[in-house]
Amino acid sequence: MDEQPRMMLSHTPGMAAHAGLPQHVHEGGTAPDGDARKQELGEILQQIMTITDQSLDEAQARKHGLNCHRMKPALFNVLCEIKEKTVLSIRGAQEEEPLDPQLMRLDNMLLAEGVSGPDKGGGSVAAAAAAAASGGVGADNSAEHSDYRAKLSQIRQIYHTELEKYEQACNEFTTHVMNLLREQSRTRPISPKEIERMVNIIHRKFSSIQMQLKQSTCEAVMILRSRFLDARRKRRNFNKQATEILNEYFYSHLSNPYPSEEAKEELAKKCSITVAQVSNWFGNKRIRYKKNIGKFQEEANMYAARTAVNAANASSHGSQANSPSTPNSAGSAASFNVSNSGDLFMSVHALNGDSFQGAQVGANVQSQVSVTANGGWQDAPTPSSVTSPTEGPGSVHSDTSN
DNA sequence: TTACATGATTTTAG
DNA sequence: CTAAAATCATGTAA
Repeated sequence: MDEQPRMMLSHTPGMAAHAGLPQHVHEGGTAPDGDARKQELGEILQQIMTITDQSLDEAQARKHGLNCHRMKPALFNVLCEIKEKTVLSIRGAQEEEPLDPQLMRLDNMLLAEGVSGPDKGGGSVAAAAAAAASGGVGADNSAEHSDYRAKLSQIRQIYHTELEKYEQACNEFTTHVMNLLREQSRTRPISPKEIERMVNIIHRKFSSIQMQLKQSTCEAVMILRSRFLDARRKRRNFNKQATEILNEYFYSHLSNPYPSEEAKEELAKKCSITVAQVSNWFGNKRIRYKKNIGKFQEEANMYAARTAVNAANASSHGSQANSPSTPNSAGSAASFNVSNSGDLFMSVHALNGDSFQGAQVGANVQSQVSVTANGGWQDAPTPSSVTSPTEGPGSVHSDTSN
């Protein structure tokens, strides 16, 4: 700031000749007249230079005097012009703002998280809908959600308050500077263009502060979000009944445990969980069953027997109560294979009309195990590889463990 | 506290 | 996209 006057003044001598202001000084003919004008000009400049040294009243008076001088507008224009050519052209090149991509990123994120968007709607509503859709067990879920929403709205409130404060401060400061510059532009060569430039600089400064605010807000949201996600990851076991239903379906469709979309929906409904959870459950069940069939045999027997009993009861109302013997069918997979359940499985699957054991009816249970273990369900259910040579029952736990 | 069970998520393959 | 496989992170029984 303080170098502008220097530059201005240092150009002053050339200016007179250059800018045509006092042209008549030379044309005017008589030297005394020209000398007088020169002197007058020098006086004016001297006054400008010393104006800051004056006391306020004195300066005010001189300012007034200067303002009223007939040469003032022309001189002012010249000063502005010179200044424009020298000072401003230097920094004129680096004016353009790069439109910071990071700022845009932050803005987008804040908008997406519903912090800077419309007041209370958008994401919250969608999230609420999702929460509501995620099963009847809404209590826990919605509690977490409302917690999240409360925290989010807290962040949003802080954000808006701060933003408003910044905005206000920026406006105040801008107005102040503008007034100051306008005021000074009466005595200093300050063009409107320069004022505008100054305002831009101020705005940029403030928006960089705002960016910091946005950044920290984003961080806060991210932290909150990750916490919420972690919370959401908190596992809650399904209730007993749901597990029963799922297991029942799984073991009664053991040959092809891939419930259709409709079946999943139905199961989801019955178990009060989401379809996605049903899918998760079946995904986990399939892989874990396949990985260690032995471990699941007992469970398989139990559900198979239950299904059989149910089917029997349904078909012949005779309440057979045929001593299911299932709960303790076999202590281990090995004993299971050779002991009782072969028949049980056959009968059960036969009752269910399941295609699985088509090729297995003739084979023993052991082969069934090996087929299932090797093949998996997806591609090759054909038990042509029933061979299972020399494979004792012990080979069942060919698990690679976890 | 540990080991295992289990729902959910991420990675990988088709 | 779906499903398998791997992995995570918690719930729970011992």
